Amino acid sequence: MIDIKEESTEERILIAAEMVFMRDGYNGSRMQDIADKAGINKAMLHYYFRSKDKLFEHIFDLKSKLFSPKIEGLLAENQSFIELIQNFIEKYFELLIANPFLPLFIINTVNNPNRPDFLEKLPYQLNRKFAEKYLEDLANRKVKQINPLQFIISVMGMCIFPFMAKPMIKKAFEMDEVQFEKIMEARVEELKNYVEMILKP
Amino acid sequence: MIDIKEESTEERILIAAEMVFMRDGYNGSRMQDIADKAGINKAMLHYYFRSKDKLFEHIFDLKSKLFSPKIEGLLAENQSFIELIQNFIEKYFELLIANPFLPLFIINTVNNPNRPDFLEKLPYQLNRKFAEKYLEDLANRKVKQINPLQFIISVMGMCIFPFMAKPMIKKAFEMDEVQFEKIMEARVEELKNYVEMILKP
DNA sequence: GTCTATACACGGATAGAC
DNA sequence: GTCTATCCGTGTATAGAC
Repeated sequence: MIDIKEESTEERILIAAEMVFMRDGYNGSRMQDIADKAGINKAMLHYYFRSKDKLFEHIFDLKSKLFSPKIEGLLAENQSFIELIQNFIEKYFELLIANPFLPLFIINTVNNPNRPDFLEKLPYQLNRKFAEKYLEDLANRKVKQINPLQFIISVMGMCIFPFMAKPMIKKAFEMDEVQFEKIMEARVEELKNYVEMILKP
Repeated sequence: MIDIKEESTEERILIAAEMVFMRDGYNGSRMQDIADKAGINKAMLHYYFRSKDKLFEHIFDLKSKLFSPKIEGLLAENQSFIELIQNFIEKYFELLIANPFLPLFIINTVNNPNRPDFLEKLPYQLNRKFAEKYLEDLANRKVKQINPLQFIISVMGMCIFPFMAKPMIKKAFEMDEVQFEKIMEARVEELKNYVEMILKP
């Protein structure tokens, strides 16, 4: 845990805002709550970020950029589609374990009809690259014939879903926090196996 | 579209509340908005349902019960684990296509730290039945050895995720509403194929 | 930059007439 | 049962002193 007292005021605000917005969403968050966690008062929040909207947008921008660097490296390496997806799963899980609320945060923000512009801010290049690489490997008979779009959606869903449905999964299978984390760590290898079973000719 | 004017006041309220709560979530919903959609005033909402909390709970109970009847029938029939999962996917997609906001609604409600009791209201029996059936078929070598818990989470994720991530998926693959719906319809068969590829020995 | 005090709008809830 | 009017807490935002 970072000691929030060590940072500058602006950084403390950002750390606190991130915690609150991620957990409670835009509508559920209170400026007072953010101020308390940052160890300052509400007026300071407005001094640094003008409004709740602007502060939220700042956090969203920061968090939505998390995807890119982790993933970029993947495409540089020259690897097969199967390896590409498997490496993607590995990197993606690192990101998700470090930011378990990120998927719900992004999805809720983007589903909010009042803020359609937020949808534009997300990185989408990867999907196209995946599809291109798949077609290349298909031509060389290195993968089975499937629908790449459906496959990519499936991989994303298998990665992201358990982090969003965590309370239900824990309840359904009577797990505590530690057991759940164990399952999530083991999940990487399990999903990599699924990928092979689905794709290998 | 149902003509909301034909129903009784209480039913009109429920229909309106469902629309608003499902779309905007608890925190994002306004009693005024519900009243407008129901064609009455705010006072009537409180006359029939005392408070926003109680009205919301009513809607949540109604919607969370949608799962059960569709799914119950599945287990009655005597079928293999693979067939069971494939039929589950079919029924589940019918439910999701008819109620596309349901997953996000349930997940957000259950993730709300203020209302831990809502978690108790969901039906969980199915997961256990799935696991039992899997072990039975494994003993008879009708399925490959995998982790049934991970597998069930994966199936759920592949089904539910695209409905939650719809705006991003449409954006990423440059689809309009009609194309998206086509993809979702085709998805049932695709997922049933994945199930075979993963499970068949 | 940081604080206290306060303005002001919004939303849930209730009182009371019909 | 249904309405209008109103109360009152809460939350964002600002004014102004230090």
